[in-house]
Amino acid sequence: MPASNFESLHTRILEDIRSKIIDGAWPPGHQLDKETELAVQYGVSRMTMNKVLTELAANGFIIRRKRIGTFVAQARTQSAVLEINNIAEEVAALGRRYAWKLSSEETRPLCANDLRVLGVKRATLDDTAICLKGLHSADDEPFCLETRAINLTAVPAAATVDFEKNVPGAWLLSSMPWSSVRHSIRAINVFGRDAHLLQLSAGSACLEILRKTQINDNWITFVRLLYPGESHQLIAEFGEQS
Amino acid sequence: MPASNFESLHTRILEDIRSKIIDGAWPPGHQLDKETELAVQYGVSRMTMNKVLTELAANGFIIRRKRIGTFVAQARTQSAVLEINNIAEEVAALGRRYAWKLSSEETRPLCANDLRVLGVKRATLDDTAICLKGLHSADDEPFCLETRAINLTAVPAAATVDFEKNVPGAWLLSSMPWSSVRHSIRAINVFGRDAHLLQLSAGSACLEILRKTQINDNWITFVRLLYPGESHQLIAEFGEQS
DNA sequence: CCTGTCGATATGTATAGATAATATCAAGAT
DNA sequence: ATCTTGATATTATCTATACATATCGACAGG
Repeated sequence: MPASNFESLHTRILEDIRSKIIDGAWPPGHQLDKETELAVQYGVSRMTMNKVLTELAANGFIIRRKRIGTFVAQARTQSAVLEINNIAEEVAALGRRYAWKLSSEETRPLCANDLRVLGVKRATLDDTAICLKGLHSADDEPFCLETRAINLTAVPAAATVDFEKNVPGAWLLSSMPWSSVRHSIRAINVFGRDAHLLQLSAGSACLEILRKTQINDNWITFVRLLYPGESHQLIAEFGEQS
Repeated sequence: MPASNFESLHTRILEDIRSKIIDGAWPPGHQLDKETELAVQYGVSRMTMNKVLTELAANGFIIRRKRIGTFVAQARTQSAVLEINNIAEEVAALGRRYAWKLSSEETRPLCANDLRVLGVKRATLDDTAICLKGLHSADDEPFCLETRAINLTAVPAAATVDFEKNVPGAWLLSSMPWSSVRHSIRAINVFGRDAHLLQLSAGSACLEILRKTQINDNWITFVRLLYPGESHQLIAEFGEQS
């Protein structure tokens, strides 16, 4: 291995092995030489080799078993990483002009209809919430319709925010700590007010993303994002090098 | 840290720090003590502490800068991992009876219409391909309509396979090495033959997943999976411990 | 005021060595 | 034939140490 010193040793070795797997040179089931031998072959210490193999195992490329050895894994599940971004950034990345327009805002407890639309089983119904609806647009075209509830008990600061000027998602992201998030994605036909706000004809297909955000068993916010179906895609790549 | 010896040191420390971040005890921007101090606090060597912090940084929870220190990151992008499984397993996981029915099969070069349906810019048009269409069902209900092209030049073995009995995706997965995959997901309205095969009325919303699989610049297979929109969801979780 | 140099400091990478955990294999006991 | 047990090979984890590298701050020179 000629040392082009742009990357660290373990990064280069990792890429080398990964490419052997992805290019098919080492098919699933292929047994790798053992850690100590690989270390000698690559001219590094066992710890460095271990770091490489541990990371490959964590990413699912190989399976390691004590006493048996290390094998290339079967590519069983196509796990794909979706980056669900801040919508303003998403629009900006497409080189389009972003705008947010609030269309309704109420402060009240969640009702059964809210839970249905937002895909939530049960929330603490006593919690007072801010219920919003608004449109994200790109170059004045509807881009995404947002329906959101924010838990005022958990996020009291939200009461003082002007959501005509502050995009709710961005405000929450910047003012809240890390949280656990659950997404579900499906396709639906839109009708009525939703279709009208998105300037779509009734029955058009839309991509619906429901997001549930919570911290420590307290719900923070529920969102429903509706994207005009034909025009919006989620992209996920997997297995690429570099 | 009392040593409940179920997990390794670095795993326990990692979970400890991760929970501090996800529970909000350490908000974004919070500066962690320096590596050497944390090592002393947890009673481990600096290398072990480094392993923990390196992994947290790789997962985007913290940001590390030489001479400056280590900080809790802003939760900027909600990256979510989608596991796009083998459909038979997916159906089985729902406790339903799986079946596959091939509805058409042809061997011929790809035409412009194929490329449009499968969302492909250009393939090597000289390649002869097997073009399939078939239905995955769960308890005799349509579950997913698959339209697929397999590159016979890259996968000559496919010519001898009986795709009435062998589900194409599962066969490819088991007989091919690792590969790079690109997914795109959107919502569409279905009509015509697709709607008919899925037993949906014209115009119903469907989730469309396009998948492009290649090895080393050679395309292996293009697939289009159509799921009845209302009934199927992709789920992605993030930030959960354990 | 700008610019370069240098030291201090925190992280980044790599090594050698040691010990522990564990799955398999084979020999021996029942 | 089957179970038990111990030896062994391999990975898993942890430590102590060393040097590399990026960056900040201070100070000096123009």
